[in-house]
Amino acid sequence: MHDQRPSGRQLFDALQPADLATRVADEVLDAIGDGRLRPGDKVADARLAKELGISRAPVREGLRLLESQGLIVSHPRRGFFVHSYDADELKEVYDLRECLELHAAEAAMSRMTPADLDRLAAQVKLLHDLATEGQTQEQVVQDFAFHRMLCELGGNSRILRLFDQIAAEMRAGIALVGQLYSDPSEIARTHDPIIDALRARDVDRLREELREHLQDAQIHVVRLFRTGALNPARTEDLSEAERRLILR
Amino acid sequence: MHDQRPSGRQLFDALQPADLATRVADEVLDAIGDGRLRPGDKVADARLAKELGISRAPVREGLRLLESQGLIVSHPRRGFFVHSYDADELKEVYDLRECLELHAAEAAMSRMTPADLDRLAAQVKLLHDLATEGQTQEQVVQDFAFHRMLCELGGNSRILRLFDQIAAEMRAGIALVGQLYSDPSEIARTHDPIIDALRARDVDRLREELREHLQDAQIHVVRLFRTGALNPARTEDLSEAERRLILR
DNA sequence: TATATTTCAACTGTCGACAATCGACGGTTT
DNA sequence: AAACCGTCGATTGTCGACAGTTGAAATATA
Repeated sequence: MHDQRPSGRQLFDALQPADLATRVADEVLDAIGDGRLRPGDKVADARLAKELGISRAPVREGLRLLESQGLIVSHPRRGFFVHSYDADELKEVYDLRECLELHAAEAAMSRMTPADLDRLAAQVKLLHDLATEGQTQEQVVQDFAFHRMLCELGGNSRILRLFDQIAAEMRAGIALVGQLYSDPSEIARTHDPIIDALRARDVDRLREELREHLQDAQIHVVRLFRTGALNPARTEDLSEAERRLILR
Repeated sequence: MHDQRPSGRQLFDALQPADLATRVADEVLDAIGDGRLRPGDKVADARLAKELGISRAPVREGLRLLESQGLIVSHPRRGFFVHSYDADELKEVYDLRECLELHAAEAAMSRMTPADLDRLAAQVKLLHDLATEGQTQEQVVQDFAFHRMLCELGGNSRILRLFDQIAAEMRAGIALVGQLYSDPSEIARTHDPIIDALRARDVDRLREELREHLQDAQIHVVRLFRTGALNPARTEDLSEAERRLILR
């Protein structure tokens, strides 16, 4: 049973009086995540402010919050845009993800309890189940959840925060595609060796398997990007003016 | 003689219309870097705006830019503050730095040319020279420059950007101390094994040496932090109200 | 003297407004 | 027909203002 009486511990999280700027940032984040805003789209502060029913100041502040995360770019005197990748940059994001996750996973291995390992394994099992049920949308979500758990177990909140930022960017890309793998069970299967390595407490193998897993994912995404499915800035979708805008 | 007629090549660099927000961010960054603003300090947008001779809107936008980098924290209805570390967080920053630099250095090893290696070696030589001349301030700057070169050679601009962000935070800490090592030549010496490993193209040794080097630095900083030299939030320096502010 | 209450100036979050600038459009020239 | 140019509406960057809070000094209370 849990404690009945209020102890010295804090019982409630301080509910923070969220300022509009952060709420705007969250809102835009969601919109990017579910594809309402697509990479390359212009985000006119005046328009957004009107839609949200607030003034432009907090909207601009919210967009600035996203700017240094790399999700939004501002071209001075031209406005804010949802950041749009080229193939090289996509590679860099995946490289960074590999960097962070390998480091976190390595730390996780020495920090995690048997219960943690069970939770990770259960998560992979969930991925398998979702694959057989054909719930690909939910599978993508739970895939991210697995990798997030790994980062969390690494114990560095800073790295976890960066993972979350990158995850938001990748979700933006995935929202455009809808489905990443032709074979949904492939997602699940490629997680098994990672669990095995963790169970064996074999650092080198963990690094190797995780690296391979991530590079697999990278190849899938980059290929889709090259074929145009992930690329919002397909030349034929752009007016001449918009193209010049992106080029400068 | 140069060409007389304009050719197809570009003749002018695009002069970028720097908006005030980013300039404010740079300004605050500098102030944090050289110790004019210390961790924990309040940054009142109204005051800053008056000092800079501009209005509050771009100041707030600039601070928001720094907020998601973690350098500035905003407590709603209370204002902006220069982020102040506890020991745990300092450890996390160094852990992240290790993560990024090891990854970048590993990539750098396979990408760099002999000329790049010479430049790195020359930079370490510079560190030695500065040590004998007793130029500790400049040595810290050039120390960062060395590690930045390493990250740059890694070829991932995303990682380089993160390094720059972290570097800004660490400079903030170092500005408080003034001098990190009791023996300035120690800074220089601890770089030698890294060059050796690079020269030998030995990945494992590079990782090992670099990790040790960074953990060395971490120990120095954390120790100074614990003794209070680096800690701006020393209890005796804070009013009761300020303490409560930090605690919540 | 120490603690609780009130007062008050300073600051924050947000808004609406204005001038400067940008991209688009249409007319003009080669 | 293509390139150029100037105009126009739309949008941006910035500003000053206002109401609501906040922290701290001033005052009252024990």
